[in-house]
Amino acid sequence: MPKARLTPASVTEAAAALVDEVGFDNLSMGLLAERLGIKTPSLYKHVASQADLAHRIAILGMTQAGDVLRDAIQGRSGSAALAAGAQAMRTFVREHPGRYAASNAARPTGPDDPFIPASERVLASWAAMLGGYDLDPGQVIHAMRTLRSVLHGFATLEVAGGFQIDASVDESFDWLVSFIDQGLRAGAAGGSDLAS
Amino acid sequence: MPKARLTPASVTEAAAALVDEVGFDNLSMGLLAERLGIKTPSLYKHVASQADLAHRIAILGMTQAGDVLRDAIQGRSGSAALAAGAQAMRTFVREHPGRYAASNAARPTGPDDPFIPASERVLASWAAMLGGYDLDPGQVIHAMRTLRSVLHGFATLEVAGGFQIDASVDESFDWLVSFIDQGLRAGAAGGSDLAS
DNA sequence: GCCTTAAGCTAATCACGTTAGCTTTGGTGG
DNA sequence: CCACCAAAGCTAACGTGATTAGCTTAAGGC
Repeated sequence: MPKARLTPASVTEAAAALVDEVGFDNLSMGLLAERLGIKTPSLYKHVASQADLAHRIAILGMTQAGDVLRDAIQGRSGSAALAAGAQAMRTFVREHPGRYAASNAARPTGPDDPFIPASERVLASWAAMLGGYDLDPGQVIHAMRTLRSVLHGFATLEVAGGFQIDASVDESFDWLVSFIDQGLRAGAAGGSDLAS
Repeated sequence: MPKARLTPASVTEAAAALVDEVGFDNLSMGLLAERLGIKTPSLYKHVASQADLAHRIAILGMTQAGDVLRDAIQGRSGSAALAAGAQAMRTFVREHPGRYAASNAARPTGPDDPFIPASERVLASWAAMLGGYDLDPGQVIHAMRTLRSVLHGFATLEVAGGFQIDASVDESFDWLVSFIDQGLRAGAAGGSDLAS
């Protein structure tokens, strides 16, 4: 058999780098093929379709996000872990907007989709981080969803250019993280009267 | 001139209803034309291009979101305004995921793009709502960004099916709103030591 | 040094957005 | 009441991008 210059993995890597540059919705088979020095149809020897390629990028991105997050939280706890984890995620999204977008757009294709464990690893890191706060067990799931929502929302809005430029986005992010930290340290939403 | 069965506005309405059903990225000129009982090229008598159509949907969506938000906050203040506004936005996104997605994807095309005032109306409502809390003036912008981030993130994740089903999403949303409310009432992130 | 098999290529197809140019139609001025 | 004309619709055609079919080639195992 001919030398395997390209593999599904290396094609996915190149595609991930590409979408980080040009944006996830600007991914095209022609552009990727050009990058790899081959013709468009040849890509189909390595990936089944553009949808397949997008899904592979999503898995790669989610896996890398998990790595980055784990490394950031490693050896820290409580406020420090939150701050480090949040910063790490924001950095990851800014450096890899394309694969992050791919990860968000992806849906598991089946029960044994590797995307599922990759996502779970991310969630597990967040859960471990929240363990450093003294939360009521029943509140952990809500805290986790709230945390994901803020970070995901902030990152998305920032990458999309949704914030005006007249005030520092970095400062806002620090403020946000601090806001969440204080809320979590306060034992979270114990006695509110807002529930409908 | 022939009776104007269709107008740019009515076509946009139909397109908005369509994307709410099939998803923003599944919008196609053919599908919309079929809905309207005309052939695809005829659409170009009313909108300039698919990009133009998407932008009109975005303006419509942002305008409607502004209306909904204003109505919800009307006559309330502080915690009640926050709760009502947040619920209203979540409901809007759930009922109109397509036009919400369009609004997020849209970028102003110029200084006199009607999308700009529509967005500003939304921001103004949030700002008015935050006025009910006793925040340091310099913190309002950060609080606003944080608020937008959580709500946007939550709505996005929910619509995308990002939450597992084994815990009530409604409950999580109430918890989230309550969490934010308490943080804002506490005077927000005054003395944290997390800033990098 | 053959022979299989994978990797790449060219040619062709399909779907969709878009443009060009023709046809119809209905409101309006005479 | 009628001719007119601009808007609204249609068919035909084009361009691009994804995908498939089938051919060609080259490298690794025997």
